Order: sequence, then C-alpha cells, then structure tokens
Amino acid sequence: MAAAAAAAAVAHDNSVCVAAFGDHEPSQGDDQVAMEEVAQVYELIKTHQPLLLLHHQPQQLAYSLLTQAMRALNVALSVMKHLPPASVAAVPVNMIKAEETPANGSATPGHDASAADGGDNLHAVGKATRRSSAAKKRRINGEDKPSWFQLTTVVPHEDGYQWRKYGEKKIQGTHFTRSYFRCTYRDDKGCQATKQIQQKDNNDPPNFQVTYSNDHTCNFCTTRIINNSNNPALHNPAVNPDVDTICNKMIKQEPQAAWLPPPPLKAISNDLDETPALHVCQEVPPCSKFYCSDAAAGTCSSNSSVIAHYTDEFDHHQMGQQLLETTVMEEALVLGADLDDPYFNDPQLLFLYENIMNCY
DNA sequence: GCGATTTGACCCAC
DNA sequence: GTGGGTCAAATCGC
Repeated sequence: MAAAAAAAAVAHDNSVCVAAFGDHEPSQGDDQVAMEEVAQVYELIKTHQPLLLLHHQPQQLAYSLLTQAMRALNVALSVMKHLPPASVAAVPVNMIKAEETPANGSATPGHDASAADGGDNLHAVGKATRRSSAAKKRRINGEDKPSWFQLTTVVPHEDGYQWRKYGEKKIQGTHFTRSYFRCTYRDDKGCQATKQIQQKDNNDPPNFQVTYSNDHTCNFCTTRIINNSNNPALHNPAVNPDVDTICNKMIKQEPQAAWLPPPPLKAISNDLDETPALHVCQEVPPCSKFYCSDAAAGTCSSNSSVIAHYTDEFDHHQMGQQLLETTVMEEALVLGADLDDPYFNDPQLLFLYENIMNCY
C-alpha cells in the first residue's frame, strides 16, 4: 500500500514539475485546472502521509518520496499563484520561480550539453570552437532551462544534495561573490542540476539566494534515505544495479547526510530505525526546529531520525499539539503566510515542511 | 594519488 | 564593451 501510494505520489510529482516549470505558459483557465489538480494531489499525499509513517519497513522510502512530492507541489502552487517576490522574500525558506523576479535578471546556465564535453572539444578543435552551437542556445530569446530560487538563512551548502563547486564570480552590484555548483554526478550520470549561491547580506545569520536549475536526474542524490532503508529490494542489483555502487561512493567520499539533526540527545528510537548507516551524518544544517518541541523539557527523546521524530510526534504530540500549532501559525503569520493557502491551513504540515526544507 | 576547490581566462548574450 | 556562466590548470586537502 505504502509503495503504491508513494509511486502515485511520484507520478503526480513529475507531472506537477512539468506543469510548474515547463515552457508552457498557462492561461487563466489552465491555472484554475492546474490549481485544482495540484490541490487534489496535495490532499491525497496529505492523507496518506500519516498512514505511511505508521508502517515500519516502507516508511523511509515513502517518506522520501512524499517529501519530494510535497516540496514540488508547494513550489508549483507558489508559481501558479504568481506570488510577488516581496510577499515571499520575508519567508526564511521559500521556493520561487526564478524567471519571475528581477533578482534573477540574468539567465541561468542552459542545459549545456556542450559543457560536459566542452573540455575535450577544446583540446581537439581549439579555442575558436570551444563552445558548440548548443552553448549559444543558452540565453537566446530569454530561453532558458527551468530554474527557481530559494531564499534562506540556512547554510545553503547543506541542502541534502551532493554538489561540486565549479566557479565563483564577483557579481556587479553585490558585495558578495556568487558560487556555482553542479551535481556531483554530472559526469557519472549526466545529471544537469546546478545551483548558484549568492549571499545577499551580512545579517546574522546571513541571507542567501540559492538558485537551482534543472532537476536532479541522477536519483542518487536523494537516495541517502533509500540507502539507509532496510528494504532489501532497494539494494538488489537486479532491481537497481547502480544504487549500491553510487551510494557507497557517496558514503566514502561525502559522508555527510545533511538532513539529520545533530546527536546531542539520545540517538535513535531503535524500534523504529535500526539502520546504523543513518549515523554517517557528520555535518548538519542548523535545523534546530527538528528537535521535538518536548525535548527541551526532557519529556521526549525523539531527535535523531526524521522518521522517529515524526512517528514520535504521532505518539505523544497530541498533548502538545495545540501549543505547537499555535506557535507555528503565529510564526507563519509573522512570515507573511497567506492563510487562505490550504498549505498554511495545516500548521503541522507547515511545521513539517519547514523542517524538511531547513535540513535539506 | 585522487578528488575537490580555487581562480584567471574564455566565451556568449546583451 | 560588459557582465555573467563556464572551463580547466593549479592548488589544496585527505
């Protein structure tokens, strides 16, 4: 049941991404239909998520898939509602279609197939033909690869994906350099995902604009949860021949699992998660919200596992839920949330979403 | 030794 | 001509 629901979620997720970031410019009618469709998917996922979390074995996979789907849906909703940048800029973590803002006036790099083999061409043909015609397409007529950006105070280097820095540039009009990253698995899997990190100010903590371009197609950047799953099928080379190889490489080379909170408290609820691989985490983002709200009072030991955290929440959060909802709702209001948005009508999901985003 | 990062140069769109 | 994205040699770090 869980796998089927998760698969359905992913199927919806993919279509939503296309709708949100494709070239098609939706009409007002399209907007309405899309909104209804996305809202329907959202409700479906929202309904299934608590059920999935109550299952022990498939929950990590399901959680991973649902999380991605929910993130995409939230982005899609934001895009389709054409939220003005000013209304979302105050939100610590939010995803906005990049083309809609002057802050991203310059185009992000195109789906630059020539870039991957550009070096070889350079040596073979010479500098005059260094960039192929594909590179020229990069910004013609404003045509660009899908991109969106995230405004965040969270250390943007720890978003859960594996990135390799390939450049840094001083940008005119800013006091900070812009860093350029591409997916670590670009060469291995041809994943074209890139991101740019632009520090916006010197606040404490500083604000960053993280511009993402192209979705990850490697599938391995997000297998950190799957890799830790007890589900043997996920490690069956006959089913997924690349998973073990790539994930072992991930652990060997880049052992951080950025989505896990730090371990000052009790480790993991053993009855929920017996996967030692979860502890490969070495670096974590400042996602303090990930701790159970009862941990400080010593009445809750859930902390180290996302799954354990949320499952524990289902177990004992009822008594503290009202307080939690009040806090999150107040915070959402302060952050300028649109309370007509169904997403913000569910404070627990808002809380969950923010924590996920903070830790990815 | 190998992979990641740094940094100046190159290239293209505007 | 300029700004910004990318390349790739040099360098760094494990």
